Amino acid sequence: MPLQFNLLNQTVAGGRRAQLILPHQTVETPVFMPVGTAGTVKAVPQDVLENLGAEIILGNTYHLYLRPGHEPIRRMGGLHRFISWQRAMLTDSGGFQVFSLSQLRKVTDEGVRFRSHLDGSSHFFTPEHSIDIQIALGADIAMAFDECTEYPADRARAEESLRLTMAWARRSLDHFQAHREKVVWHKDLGGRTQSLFGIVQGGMYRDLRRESAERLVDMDFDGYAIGGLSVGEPRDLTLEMISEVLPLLPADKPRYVMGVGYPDEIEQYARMGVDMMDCVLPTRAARHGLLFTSEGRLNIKGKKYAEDQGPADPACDCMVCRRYTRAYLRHLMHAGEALSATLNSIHNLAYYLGIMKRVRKSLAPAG
RNA sequence: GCACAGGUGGCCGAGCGGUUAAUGGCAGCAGACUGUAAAUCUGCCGCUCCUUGGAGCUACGGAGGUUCGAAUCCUCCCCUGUGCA
Repeated sequence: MPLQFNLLNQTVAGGRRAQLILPHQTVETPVFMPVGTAGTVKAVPQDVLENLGAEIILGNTYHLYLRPGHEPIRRMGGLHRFISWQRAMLTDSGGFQVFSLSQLRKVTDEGVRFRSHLDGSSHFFTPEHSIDIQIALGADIAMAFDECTEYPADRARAEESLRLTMAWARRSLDHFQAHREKVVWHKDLGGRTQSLFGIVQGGMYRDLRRESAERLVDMDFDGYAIGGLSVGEPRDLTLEMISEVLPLLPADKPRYVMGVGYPDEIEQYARMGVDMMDCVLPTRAARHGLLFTSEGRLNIKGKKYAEDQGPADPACDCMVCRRYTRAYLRHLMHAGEALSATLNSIHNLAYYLGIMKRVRKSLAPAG
């Protein structure tokens, strides 16, 4: 049995509270998933992630395939075991790299030829190949191989991109169903199996988004993601596309908006009925000195914090805010100390996870 | 004391007659970051004015000199490094 999605409550606005039962972890949704592309949520150790309450994190097919390689990881018992993470994981398919590595790739119907960003070597990714790698990695949830449509994309381009993503979704699903039993997990997980999500594309065209959602639902995935958002488009368009697609997705399966967002965005989308979100923003911004706080953005590099004895966020009770001053965090940043990335990331993740915790509470069944 | 090599904007370091307020790098200041090619990237960075664009002032150890014009050439002085005494 793949995942189980137990709906606990739903509001008139569409927001919903559920339990997502995955092989390695029961995840309380709506959930924010920290991104750990290369087998690590950058700068944050696994035990700290656990203490922060992270129940599911991401990994990336493309990066782990290049280094250390999916076969070595499979031989070592899968990604969970390799990185020592007992809770849930989701692997992205490499679809986003089709977008972000635009200078280093060539797309055909068959698949994508990538030049490795590490050494320039050439690699060919197909939906089947992405699925094989994801099965080898063995995350709780795998993603269909898609093409993340760039913004702006004219209608012809969006249609062509969608055609490709839909064909790849079919091939991803067929291949996944034929090989899913090959997944290697180092312990019995109650007979639960890996799940596969389809990804809605369609650029910024409502009808293409609709078509994409309907076709994916017909294919019957374990869950559905909305991709191709937050790629440079204005916020109201992002919202419009999500609003268009959500009602078309089955109520009894998880809905995942990929790659969002700012603190206020994830709260907004969660209240609309999005169950899962992931974003590099809290961790990347942290490494660059941007802290998200209850008082708004705080650029800890600022000279004005040089002797500030207060915590990063007065309203935060995370392990960083309880112990360290802004002056110290600024010093670490300026000194280029590795601890800077760690402490900043911990705070930002605590802030993001805290938002979702609060939203879940407000979406919980009365009484 | 002699011989070389040097003294450039907060630091390091290019430039070696005019397009040089002076390449770069670092430091500093500000900003960006949305399924991670990101501990990255962008802008500013002598001083004072006005509106973009500019105007003025001060600057390449010091003092003189050559020249229409000098960070760049010459003289003397000061200082630093290395070698020989």
